[in-house]
Amino acid sequence: MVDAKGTGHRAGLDSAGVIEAALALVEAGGAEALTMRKLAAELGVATTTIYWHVGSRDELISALIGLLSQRQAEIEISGKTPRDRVMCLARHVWTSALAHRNVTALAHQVGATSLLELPLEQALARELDAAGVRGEAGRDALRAIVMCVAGFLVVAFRSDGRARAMQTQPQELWATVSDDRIDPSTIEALRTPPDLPALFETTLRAVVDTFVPE
Amino acid sequence: MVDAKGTGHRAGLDSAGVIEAALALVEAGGAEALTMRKLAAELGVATTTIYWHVGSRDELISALIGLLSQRQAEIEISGKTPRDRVMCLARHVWTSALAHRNVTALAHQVGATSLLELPLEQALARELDAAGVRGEAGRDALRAIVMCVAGFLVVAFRSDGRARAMQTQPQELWATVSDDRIDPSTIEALRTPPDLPALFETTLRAVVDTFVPE
DNA sequence: ACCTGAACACCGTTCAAGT
DNA sequence: ACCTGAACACCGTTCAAGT
Repeated sequence: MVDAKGTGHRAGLDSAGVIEAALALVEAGGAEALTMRKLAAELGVATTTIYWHVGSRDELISALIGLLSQRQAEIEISGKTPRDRVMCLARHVWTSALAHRNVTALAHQVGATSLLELPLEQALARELDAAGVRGEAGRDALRAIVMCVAGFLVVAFRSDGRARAMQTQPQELWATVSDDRIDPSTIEALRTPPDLPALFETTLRAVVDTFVPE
Repeated sequence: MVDAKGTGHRAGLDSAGVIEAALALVEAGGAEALTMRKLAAELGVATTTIYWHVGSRDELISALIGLLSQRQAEIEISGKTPRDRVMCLARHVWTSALAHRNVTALAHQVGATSLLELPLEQALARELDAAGVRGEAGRDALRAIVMCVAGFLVVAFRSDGRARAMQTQPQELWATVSDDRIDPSTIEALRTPPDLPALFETTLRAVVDTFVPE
């Protein structure tokens, strides 16, 4: 993208640039678009140059997740009671994961979700602290809330993940079910997607109510 | 494993055999061990033979998940009240996912979790029906419970997934955190793993209590 | 119907070599 | 210090060909 290519030296690249480009690649094309070769081509550089800057694909992915993680941490929390603020934060984890679904899915695939969510977990810990929930109770409350959010994300991501041999979405699966021990109205309802945001809200509220007292 | 190899014909293989072998491969070595070439070698057959029987890797994975899914459905549900039976079933989803973590992780990776859990969801729907929770309320209750379980599984699987550049487990991540707006006892607690089964139990109970009345 | 080898278009990664 | 090409050891998949 810059100037003369391939002559042999000086591309003016640094690891930050590589990581940024990798992040852009994933945001645009999903996890499978992040190939060392594609990335190198994008940067107008030999494939092996990438390795010099970031070590390996795994390290690159960790760095990229860390970058997004920092950016996601810049939020302002609203709510009067500590409880409301905890809810607000949990909602933020949810919405920002949806806003960056490709990276979230990637983090999820490689088992680095906690890396992505650490700053948000930290903010959550602060609010829980303000609500008087500390120590082991604080940890348990935090973990329970984060798990709840993670569960909803798994479901939300099912809808877009690669269009696998149909049979992948719950609604389509339930369309093939007939069971006389289940009321027809239930089966009917299971064939349509739930109101995820509303369901998220009431489930989260139940968990928060359990773990953080008034 | 059988007899003369490579001469040219008759291996006595059928798609069921291929799927079974693939399942064994994943159970033993995780998702990354399932390679068309390795599978073929295991079966003493040319790589392309696999394709004749199962079409593609994606179809093979779907079939393998479907197979385990059926096997997981054979359970007996205990509990006196419908609520207890719902709890028992949710616990079963959790424990059987842990018992077959490699396949569960695979299903999770390719977004086929719902395929794996369909029979258990069906059983859950029946118990909810018996508890008088039907129609849209039934669907929402079912989804909320399943999401909750999914969230816990995400966390449980973090612990074993490939040993990525350290920085991957929450406890290790929290070991690097210092924040004077969080009580030291909380940070201390976050550096040790939670009692997952106990936490699962109380969180699940909160969700069930919210969605299925007595 | 069932199975084969050869070949294609990809991967991540290493390494000796250049400037 | 920064960048290169060649090469290695893998992938999934297709296809014409054998019996």
